[in-house]
Amino acid sequence: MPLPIKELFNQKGINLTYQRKLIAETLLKSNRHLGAEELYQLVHKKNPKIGLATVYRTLQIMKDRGLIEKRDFGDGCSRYEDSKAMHHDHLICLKCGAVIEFDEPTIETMQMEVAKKNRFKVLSHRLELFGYCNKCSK
Amino acid sequence: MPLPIKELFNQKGINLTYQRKLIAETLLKSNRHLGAEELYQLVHKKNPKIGLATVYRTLQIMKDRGLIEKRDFGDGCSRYEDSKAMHHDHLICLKCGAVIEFDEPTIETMQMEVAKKNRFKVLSHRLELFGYCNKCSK
DNA sequence: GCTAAAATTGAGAATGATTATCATTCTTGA
DNA sequence: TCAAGAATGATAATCATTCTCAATTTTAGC
Repeated sequence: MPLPIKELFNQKGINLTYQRKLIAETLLKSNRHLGAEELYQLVHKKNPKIGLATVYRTLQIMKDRGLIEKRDFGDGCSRYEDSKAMHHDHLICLKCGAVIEFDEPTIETMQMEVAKKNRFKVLSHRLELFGYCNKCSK
Repeated sequence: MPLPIKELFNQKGINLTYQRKLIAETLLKSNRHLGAEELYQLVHKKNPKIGLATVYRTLQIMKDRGLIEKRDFGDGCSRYEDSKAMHHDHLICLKCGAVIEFDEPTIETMQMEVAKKNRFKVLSHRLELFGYCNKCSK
């Protein structure tokens, strides 16, 4: 079990409210790449009083403080995931939409080199390979 | 001078029209990461009859046929660029918005390895490092 | 604990990029 | 040349996301 939400938010100076706790927990526990609308559906099921705007606001603030990452898989909405799971990148199938995660430390190392060369301070990155998965390439 | 638009479109089976030619030329010659609206402004200056919808349609079809790539730099609109220039990736400054291109063949190689391992056929990729550029990190 | 100030919320309106519609105009192939 | 199909432009529609604002909750100082 990682740090509880309360600690995480404290560390980042985000006030903890009932809504934010529920939203953050739902997202971080899902282990999926949830879009705002999907997340809203889940949260709304647990507490129908929570509004979509609050979901967006919470995602925004969590992103700003580096707790989560925003991704674009090309399906029209942004998706979010735990930054702690950030050591992985994605293979995205253009046919069936499957998302395969991978982790290649060598690539990370190369990225650091590139950044250094350009005197650039990297805060986060995003690597996506688009194509056809095994099934779909047949 | 690379292949003329006419050839490119022929190869990909895209009918060449006056509008498409102008749009494609403007984008490919710009060497920038143009958004649809920006591109429309440029094209519209040359021929005020061309509509925004046609710009979007042309970008869509060029993307579908692999002539250009769609990017999201997090500023609210998609940007497009020549696929032929695809051997580079991006460093994006979160403060000033500067976009630095880089090219790291080792990373490309690693990507191919990862793809192979996952039996994945890569058609394109996208690598973006977000952070602060030299100026802004001071 | 109590209270005013500040922060947060929910509902719905507003925004803005992108798509769809549809009548009109161009292209293409026979 | 001519009909059939494709492309265009203007505008309406869509849809994710953000903004507004009154009401509610939380926080900080006492």
